[in-house]
Amino acid sequence: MLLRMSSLLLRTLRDDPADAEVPSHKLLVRAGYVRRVAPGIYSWLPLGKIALENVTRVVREEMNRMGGQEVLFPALLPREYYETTGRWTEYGDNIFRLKDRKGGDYLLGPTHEELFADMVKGEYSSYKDYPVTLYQIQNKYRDEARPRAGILRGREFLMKDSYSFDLDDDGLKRSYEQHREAYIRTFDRLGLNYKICFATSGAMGGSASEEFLAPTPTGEDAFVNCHHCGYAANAEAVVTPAPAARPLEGLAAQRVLDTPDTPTIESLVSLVNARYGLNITAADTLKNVVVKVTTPGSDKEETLVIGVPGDREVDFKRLEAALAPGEPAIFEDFHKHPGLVRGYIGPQVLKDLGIRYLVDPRVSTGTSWVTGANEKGKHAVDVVAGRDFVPDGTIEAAEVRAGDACPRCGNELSIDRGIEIGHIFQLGRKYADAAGLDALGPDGKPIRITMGSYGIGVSRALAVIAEQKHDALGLVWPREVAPADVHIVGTGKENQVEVAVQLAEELESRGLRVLVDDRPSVSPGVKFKDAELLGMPTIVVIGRGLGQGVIELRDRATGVKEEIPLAEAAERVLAACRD
RNA sequence: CGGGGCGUGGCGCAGCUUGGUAGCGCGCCUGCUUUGGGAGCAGGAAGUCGCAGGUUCAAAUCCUGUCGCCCCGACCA
Repeated sequence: MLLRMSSLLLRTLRDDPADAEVPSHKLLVRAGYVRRVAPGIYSWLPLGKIALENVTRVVREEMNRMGGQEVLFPALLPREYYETTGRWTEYGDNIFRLKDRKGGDYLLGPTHEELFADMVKGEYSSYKDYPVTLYQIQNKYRDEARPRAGILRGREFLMKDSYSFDLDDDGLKRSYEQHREAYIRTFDRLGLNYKICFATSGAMGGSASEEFLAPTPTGEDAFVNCHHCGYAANAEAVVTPAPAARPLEGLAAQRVLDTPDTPTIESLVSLVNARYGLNITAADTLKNVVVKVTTPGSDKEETLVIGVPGDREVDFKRLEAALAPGEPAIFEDFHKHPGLVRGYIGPQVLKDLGIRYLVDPRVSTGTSWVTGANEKGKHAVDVVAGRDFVPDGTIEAAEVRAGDACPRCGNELSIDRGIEIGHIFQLGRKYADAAGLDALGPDGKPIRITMGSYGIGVSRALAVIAEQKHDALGLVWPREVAPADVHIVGTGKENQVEVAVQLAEELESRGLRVLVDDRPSVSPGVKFKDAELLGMPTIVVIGRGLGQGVIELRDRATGVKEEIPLAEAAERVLAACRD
């Protein structure tokens, strides 16, 4: 491939676009890779299209290597497919809906689970056909409330999604592992820096689930990261290490204290310390939060109390993940439960009230707490877990903070930011159930198929590479992604451009992808700036040294420059590009 | 949905307070000069000032309405 800048549709911009905030957005626009068409919707110019194609190629090669078969579904879909799983309504405002001339409802696919399940159901019916993995690389459409950050989070984006279909749980595990390996290979080849994070599968009903997160300062997902052992997880998936149970013997007996006007933890701590000479902190108190839990598809409603150390808030997302598929809501009906005294709730009476009590794992047997005495203006101290109350279980609902102990190695965790570029999870039988996807088993009985679901944000991955691989001068593409291996700059008033083109043609004939700056009468400064902005990994300058038979070879990433004889140019460039 | 901001040649912006010839930089075109770090000089093309209504002799500028966009937050596979 040989691209000539004299005819390439490319205009670089000297200034950052006004609407861009993050580096990838600024650089991809400035370097002429993409142009905005509408909020969250972008066109790809020739260089951008080639780079995107390169990312796509890597993803495709690795999917094929693991045995995936590529298919292509329409982006424009009839409503029926999304009705069987209830997602026509569940997806809400996030889907683009439209009508055809007859008034029929259509949507632009935000994801294609239904179509995959349906395709397999339509073609396969015997256990002998399984397992199978299908994938597609297709534009997805989501009418995001607020698209932002350019290509990173658009309303139209290119995604690879794949699904595995297995006869049993062991098969699903194997398919999942294969995807995991394929994703590692893919992201390694793309030169991405990423972490594999434990995730929760939430209401989707699956079991194992991991996210591939690329750490960037501008990332929109916070995740928990252990810099010591490499553990990484979503806040929702973090497991709190529980202290070992301690013996109950010899612990001070429970006492009730007058604590007027102490509805908050802060007011309680300062009053208790001042009036009773204690020396407690918020972490010594036990905060009890009442929630109402409903389960979709059932009219049952449970009142539940959650106990967490008083220095921590309840993280609602963690709570939701822990209770899924139950859906928690803030409890307001104190008038219906006279036993629950707002601001002074203690766990001592919950058993008698018939209310389930779940605690943070830190509230282990033998720990002693300051907590409500279930009477306005009174709190109890030395309330011991396992003696004065017995929780019905533990729950991961307390917020996770930087500095908490790593569940794997015990060192301090930090909270980092990242962008999700891939997600793998064991979906289970939800969609197979909805689609009635069975295989006929050897005994003549149907086997319900179990599915895995796996995604890679392809256009997003490209933007994340830009986000992670750039410097003050411009983009710095890894070779797999770069639109060309080498960018040859010809500058000077003799025959430099001519020589540049000759070298470009030779290198192309020997298999390199070449971009040559053959623009006449463009000043050297402009050509250098453009070469740095555009970000090809290797840059060759044919300029003032040409009279002495010398040209310059530069490495974009390291900035290292080297003078080499023109006679050796082709060999040296080839060598540099094959490192 | 809440908060903040912005709509003026392809891009980035000034002008609006105090109404009166639409301006600057980049880019683009022509010519000459220049050629190792976003060149110089000269000439030139290009804008219904988001849209609609109003006030006025006169509106980019004032008033009313409306549409759109960006940023922060809420939300979100």
